[in-house]
Amino acid sequence: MATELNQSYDPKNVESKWYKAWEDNGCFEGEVVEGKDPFTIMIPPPNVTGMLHMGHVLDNTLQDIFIRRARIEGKSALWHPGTDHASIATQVKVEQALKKEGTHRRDIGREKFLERAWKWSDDHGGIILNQLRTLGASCDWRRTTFTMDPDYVRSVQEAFVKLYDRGFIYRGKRLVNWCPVSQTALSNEEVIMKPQNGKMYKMRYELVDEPGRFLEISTTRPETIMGDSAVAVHPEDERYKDLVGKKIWRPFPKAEIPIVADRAVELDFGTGVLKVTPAHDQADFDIGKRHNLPVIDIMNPDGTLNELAGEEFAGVERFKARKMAVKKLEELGLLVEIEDYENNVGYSERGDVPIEPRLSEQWYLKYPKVEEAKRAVENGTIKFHPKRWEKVYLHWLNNIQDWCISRQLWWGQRIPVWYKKGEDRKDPANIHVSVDGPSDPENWEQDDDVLDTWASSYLWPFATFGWPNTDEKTKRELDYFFPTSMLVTGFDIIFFWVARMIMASLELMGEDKETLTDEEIEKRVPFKDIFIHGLIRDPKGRKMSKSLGNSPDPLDLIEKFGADGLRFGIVNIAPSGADILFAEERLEIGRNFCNKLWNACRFRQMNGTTDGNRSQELILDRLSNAQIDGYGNWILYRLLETLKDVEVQFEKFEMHQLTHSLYNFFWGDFCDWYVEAAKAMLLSKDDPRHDGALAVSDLVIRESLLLLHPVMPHITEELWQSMGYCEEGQFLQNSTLIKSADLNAALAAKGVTVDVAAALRIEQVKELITQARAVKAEYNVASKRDVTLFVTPTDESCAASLEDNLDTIKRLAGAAVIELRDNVENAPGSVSALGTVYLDLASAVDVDAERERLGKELQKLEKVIAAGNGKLKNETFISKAPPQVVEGARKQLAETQAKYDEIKRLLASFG
RNA sequence: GGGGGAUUAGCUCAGUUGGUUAGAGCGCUACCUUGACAUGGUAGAGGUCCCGAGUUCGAAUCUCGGAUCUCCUACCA
Repeated sequence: MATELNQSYDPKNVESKWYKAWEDNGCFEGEVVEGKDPFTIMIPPPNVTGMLHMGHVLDNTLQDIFIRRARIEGKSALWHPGTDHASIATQVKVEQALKKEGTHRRDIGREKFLERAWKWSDDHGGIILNQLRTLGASCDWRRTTFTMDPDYVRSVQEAFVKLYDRGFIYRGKRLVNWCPVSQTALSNEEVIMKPQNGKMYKMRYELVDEPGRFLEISTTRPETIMGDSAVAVHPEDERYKDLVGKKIWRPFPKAEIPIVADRAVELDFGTGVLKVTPAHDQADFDIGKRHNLPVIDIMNPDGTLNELAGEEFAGVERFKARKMAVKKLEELGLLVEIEDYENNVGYSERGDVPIEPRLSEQWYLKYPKVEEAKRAVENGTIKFHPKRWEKVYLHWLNNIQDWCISRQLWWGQRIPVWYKKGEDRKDPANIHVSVDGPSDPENWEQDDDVLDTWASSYLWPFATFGWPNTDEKTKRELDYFFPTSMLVTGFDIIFFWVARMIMASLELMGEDKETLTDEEIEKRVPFKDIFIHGLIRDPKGRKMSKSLGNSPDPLDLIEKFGADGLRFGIVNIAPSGADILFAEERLEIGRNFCNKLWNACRFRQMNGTTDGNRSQELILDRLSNAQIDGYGNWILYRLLETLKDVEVQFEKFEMHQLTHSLYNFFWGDFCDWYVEAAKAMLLSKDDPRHDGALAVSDLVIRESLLLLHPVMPHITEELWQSMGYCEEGQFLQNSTLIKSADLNAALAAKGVTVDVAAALRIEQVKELITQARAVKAEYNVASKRDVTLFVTPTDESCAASLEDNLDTIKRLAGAAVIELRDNVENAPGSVSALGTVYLDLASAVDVDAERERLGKELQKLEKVIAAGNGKLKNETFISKAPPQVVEGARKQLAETQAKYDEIKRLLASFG
């Protein structure tokens, strides 16, 4: 069904057409197939209300590349899609909508609020999934999972109950990171440290027993003075030793507080005196615990102060209270000085305000299987790519702290805990933990809180299959697809998600065991390879954000460059593991490459029927040594090399190298050299090697399309079909990608031997052609195609090589005549391994220009020769370097010397 | 404070275990609309491989020190 191709590639209709065909024909469906190896990737679920951004494009393109590659490697590939309910992010958005309507979630109540949240999620959910379709993502959409799906919620609650029963989940009262905007606790990971230009206030507190004697204290938070319950100094601080145990005046509300000694105080920081506010600072909280100090909580959940702060402060917002407190210190004559001070302040990721350390009762998870999680990475069961992220992961695990998993939010999986109405919640007898709740619900009330989003997505690799259900389907699929093959994600969520998934899987994917053996670890890990890519930044290195306006809409980019162009472009510029500086122009290479691919196929179609392309077998049948010229042999050799390179790149997870290899091969080798060299044969049906050249082209294009398909699925499918590489109704993915070694064997079986030595000969011919072009360009006759060239061959075999390729050389160098001669005088020339090529200038040569050019070349070679000579005269080099290196150096020197002599002779010929 | 990473052409980056004259894309210059492609072709200019020391026959590559940038992490108020 070869069809006419347009002059330039237009992705618009092609991409949507094939995506629909793939979906309609179940191309993305991942099923248990006995006898086939599984290949599984779980999508990092985007926020349900999110929009596709460049980070998604990179992340999902990479996943699609691996999935599509697995398909044409004959594996049963499953890419499981879904979305995350993003508890706090979504709730913030819904609350903003409510605010616009002049209402608040507390006004409408939990039930109404959840209705709104569901509507929000239904309205916006799925948008991003459709955007992924536009990108060409080959997910098994039938399996799309949402973390708020009833089944998934149940999985989350089952996990909670199991972990509670096993003693990993507990309730505790301690300082948490409190977001005054969302009014919920946050995990440490959700707090972002930002450097702040603030003030350091130095003030003085008066000693109770010695009126008139003051201690100077520095603080950045004078608004918490009212919560001070002590002043602390270092136990070995000579300055204050006599004061420990004495009392000091807290200025307001005026009260006597003790001076304590604690090692947490830094001797040489500030004045060495620290005000201790246990309710509002983690370090102070710890000191307070050690000295049994009262905890005075002066703040309301919304960040305003309460009556404990004193009448005048009650109800005042914290930053306003800071100003008031400073003013008051000043009035009391207690303010010593204010200086500029830069420090790090923790911000709420979603609320974007400073978090407030706040004492509250929360649910915590003591991480299970921490040791096993480390071991899994240390013993190579799980591999990070690039490897250096292992350190980051292990460092976090080595310093791990219990995870606050409860959130004072409504949108999320509700914590499956009930308390007996009116009874003491501390008494275990009054706590009920189960998925289905107590049998007498009227006597109980459920915990108000929901779980941290990540405390649901950490089950993603197995809850998506229906865990902990034990039905036949779930069991069969988990047996087959789990552990999944790989995880593709950015380094920013190694702690949030990756590490937690690993621990959850180790704990839950098997029976309850205290410790695990290496064998058990291997069966329980959620994935084997973790591919960590960089973050996309703008050309100035800044993070992409809506407020900066530096975040392009991927759909616009698809409009401009095509999904395939975008995919190729983004992978091409993504170095392994490092951040990516994104600039739109850098995508042009992808679009241009699509066009090149398109035109190469178009040219092929212009030169003959593609009827014999139906299978690789048929194409191989059309090949024979007799029909393959040197260039044909060379391009087949390069094809085998490229297949091999790509195999290695997939093993090493080097995707930008992959695009470089494919680009260089198809454009640089096939289009620029093979097609150009073979044009004479291709264009003339009478040429005895016409059919052979077509067959070589067909094989190279076919394998190239297979190699490129994972990166550029749409255009390769279109060309696959139009070049007649498959039967009607079949798809590219129904074919199998052959391994380099197997193709070599298959060629040999057909009597086609790919000769390495001959391929190297062609490299020399290419070099000579390039030299000829250079000389022509130097004499401004580059565009003339009727010049005469002389060549003095280096030796007999070179002369034979030249004879064999004379027509090609003529064609590619643009010469009407090429004469092989023993000696040439007074003509500008250029030296190559095969021989020296001269431009015959009937008219006078610009002698000076030619001298200058050759002189320059000579200088370059002199350096190389000097270096080579030095090396070879060096006894230790001869004795210590490997023989082949020495031999190589000798050969190189000889060649360079010959070239040098030849140029010298040339130079001399100009008098 | 601790730990990564980076530093190679004007820009963005490759450079696989140390071994021919350090590469690519973009940009730039010149020439070319030659029967796939101007989203193209050909040729070219452009580099003290951040600095210093060391190991080695040999270092962009390994070791140590330094500089600059960057990210993560941390309870110096």
